[in-house]
Amino acid sequence: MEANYTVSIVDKKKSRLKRGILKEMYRLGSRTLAQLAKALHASVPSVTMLIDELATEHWVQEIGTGAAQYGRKPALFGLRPGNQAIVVVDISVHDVKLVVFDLTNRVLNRLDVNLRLEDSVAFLESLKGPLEEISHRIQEHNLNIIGVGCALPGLVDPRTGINYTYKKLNRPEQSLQQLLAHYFDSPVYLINDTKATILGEHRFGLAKGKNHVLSINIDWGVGLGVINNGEILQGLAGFAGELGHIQLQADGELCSCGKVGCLDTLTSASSLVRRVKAGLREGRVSKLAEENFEDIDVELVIDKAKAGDELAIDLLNEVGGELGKGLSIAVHLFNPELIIVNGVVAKAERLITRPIEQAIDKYCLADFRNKLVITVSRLGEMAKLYGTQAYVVQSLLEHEEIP
Amino acid sequence: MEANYTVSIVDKKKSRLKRGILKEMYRLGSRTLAQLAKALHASVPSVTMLIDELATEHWVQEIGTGAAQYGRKPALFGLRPGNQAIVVVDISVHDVKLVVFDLTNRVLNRLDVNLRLEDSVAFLESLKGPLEEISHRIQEHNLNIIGVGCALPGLVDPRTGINYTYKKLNRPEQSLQQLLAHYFDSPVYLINDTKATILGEHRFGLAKGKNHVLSINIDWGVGLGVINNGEILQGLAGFAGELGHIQLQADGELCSCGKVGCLDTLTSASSLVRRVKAGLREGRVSKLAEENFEDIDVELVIDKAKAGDELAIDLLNEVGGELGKGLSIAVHLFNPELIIVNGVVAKAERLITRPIEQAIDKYCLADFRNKLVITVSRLGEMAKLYGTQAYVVQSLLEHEEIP
DNA sequence: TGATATTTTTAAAATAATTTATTAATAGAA
DNA sequence: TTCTATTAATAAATTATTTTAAAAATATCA
Repeated sequence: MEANYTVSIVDKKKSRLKRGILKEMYRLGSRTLAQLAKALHASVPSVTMLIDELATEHWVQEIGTGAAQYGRKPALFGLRPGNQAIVVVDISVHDVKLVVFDLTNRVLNRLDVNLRLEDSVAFLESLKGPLEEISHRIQEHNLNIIGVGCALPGLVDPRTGINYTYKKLNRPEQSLQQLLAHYFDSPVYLINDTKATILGEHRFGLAKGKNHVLSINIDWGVGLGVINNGEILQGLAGFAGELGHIQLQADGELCSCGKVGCLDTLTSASSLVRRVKAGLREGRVSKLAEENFEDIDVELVIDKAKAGDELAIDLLNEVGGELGKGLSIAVHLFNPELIIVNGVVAKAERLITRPIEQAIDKYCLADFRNKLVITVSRLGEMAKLYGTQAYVVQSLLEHEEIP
Repeated sequence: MEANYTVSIVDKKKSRLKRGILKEMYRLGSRTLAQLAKALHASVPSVTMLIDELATEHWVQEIGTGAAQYGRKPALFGLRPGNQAIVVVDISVHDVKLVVFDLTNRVLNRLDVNLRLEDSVAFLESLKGPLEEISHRIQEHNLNIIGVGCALPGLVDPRTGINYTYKKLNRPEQSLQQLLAHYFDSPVYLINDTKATILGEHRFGLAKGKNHVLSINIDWGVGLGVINNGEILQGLAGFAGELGHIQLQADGELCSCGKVGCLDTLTSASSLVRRVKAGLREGRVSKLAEENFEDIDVELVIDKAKAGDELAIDLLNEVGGELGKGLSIAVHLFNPELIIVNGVVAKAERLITRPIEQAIDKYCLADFRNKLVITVSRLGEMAKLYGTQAYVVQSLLEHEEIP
């Protein structure tokens, strides 16, 4: 064994317990000393001492007193708002969002940028202005950044930060990860956008407390997020959950990935619009025929469907049916208790979930669908932001030492 | 907080540490005090004391001395062979095996029974004789049974022990689980056979040390086992990994599950035999034509294929191709680093793995197959037995208190 | 309104664990 | 062979943590 400990066992244990307290509070909000003691397998006096230390270090504070059916009411402790902050960078093919959160999910600052993700060095260059701006604001408000998270599409390896889909973001001279580390001088964590979304749903949305959940994101493509045993399914290199490129039609359309008949080509938001336009060209009756052909987009199609337009409803049915067929494979493989639908198409609500349900009824064995619930996200676009932040907090508390 | 602890915190910690030591030894074999101290985040004197206690309780013993490049050689401690025993009951559609293991994977006793699983009360009745026999042997050899594991096909909920496929095994008056508990007077754990197999591969086979692995069992049907992050993927009710009943052909054959075009109908061992017989009826040239038509089974087909028979090779190619197509979906969803092929068809070795590889190359995105290895199991039928035992040991050390 | 039962919190005592120091064992060098 | 450097195991000293006990707080009941 080593001649001398660089960090003593006692110190390590203390650090683990402290991080355990912070984890509990981040996940469950305000906690009593007794609750923490039970969760951490420690005694109340020990926890009291640790809480005192965390309080003097400005991590936690007393929030108030909790309920008790009898006897003395316990003091509640929770994370101190506004003190430690996380920068969340949400990069999508539509735009970029820069959001500063504290550990209680409060938005301390936010900057939305009209910048489309492309696989180019120019994109990274365009990002510098907004990064400059938000880091300026951070200085101005004297915020203490402890970590940075970035959600983005593509095959992202969370261990290395390499994006295998958008390869230009990995240049060794200046990668996206390095860029973010430079501006915020903090640990940077990259995560695939769909995985961030389901993590958000699991920690703060409809999936809270559920251990086996799927989340499907219908946008430009189709993204699947999986919660297994309460944790994101990543696979070896973070690629797990790639449902968009499984083949559903052997003689189908050519996909951007180079293969044929991928789910993506059949059920994405863009596929829905394409179907609508094709239907109109064929002369099908629809209120959408009154619109300027070029202006027809997903939102419009969904609006008309909600207003009762037959063509729009039919095509949502079609898309939902195909999607449900693909999802039923995922149901057989993951045996979830809940499926959450998100992305632009989620706004169609029951008009999209119902055909999905029907397809799952058709293609899944009964035991798999008996207790299965399908629902539309309530967090919407916030799920991804919360999830990215949760991922950073989780990673920090897992791997890094806190001061 | 509770007025008085029924079990003190100190005792709980001690129990956790002791179980931690046993876990380490079960997984990694003999260990030094320093290794254990590091793994358990405890000091060497503490571990020394715990090891002393476990030794007097007959759980562990000194095995010998380990290597050291310099200095004093460390003492090695390991699980004491022959003392604690696990009963493994392996139920398949072919036969039933009853095996008694100690914690070092030594077979202390074994009884193979020619008994076919069917969904009937009669099956449970037929099981009583062999159970009587093996429990008699256990008494005779004075073995100390600490747990029972049972691997069997079907949708098995490990939390409740209910088998949703073979429903007659769940009768509340006398379920399979109750029967086993009665004969061995120990905790009983049921697990799906394919999940047991991959657990065996992960703990003691080619998947050891790999965190993301698929195992495919080609037998009567096709079973998929998944290791994610080093643990079996179970899903909500233990049904996860059901690859056999995803639809590959919309206009395919009717499956036993009531659906159409399931993978099971295309790629199982029985499907291979059916294809061979159909080929022979069509008059295709093959050494197999010399055989008695009724005697043609999987083993024979594989033997002939290995001897170069064209028909057999072609059809193995066909089956492997279909299987690879189905597996490529699983590869996209789980992003594994290794796929292990097991079951009767695995004996065909490269004749089955090669077409699988080809299909995966065709249907998977490059990033998913770059580091992916496909191989045939080396443990063979032992994987399932080891895995079942590992599942029992793991469950006992996780949930139960040890004396 | 006061007493009682219940629960939380703090303080003191008892116990348990780590740390430091010492002794034991071993490979390689002189 | 003896010495030295290195690692392991044990013993003693020190520090942490739990346990027990006592005090503080509060809802219910008489």
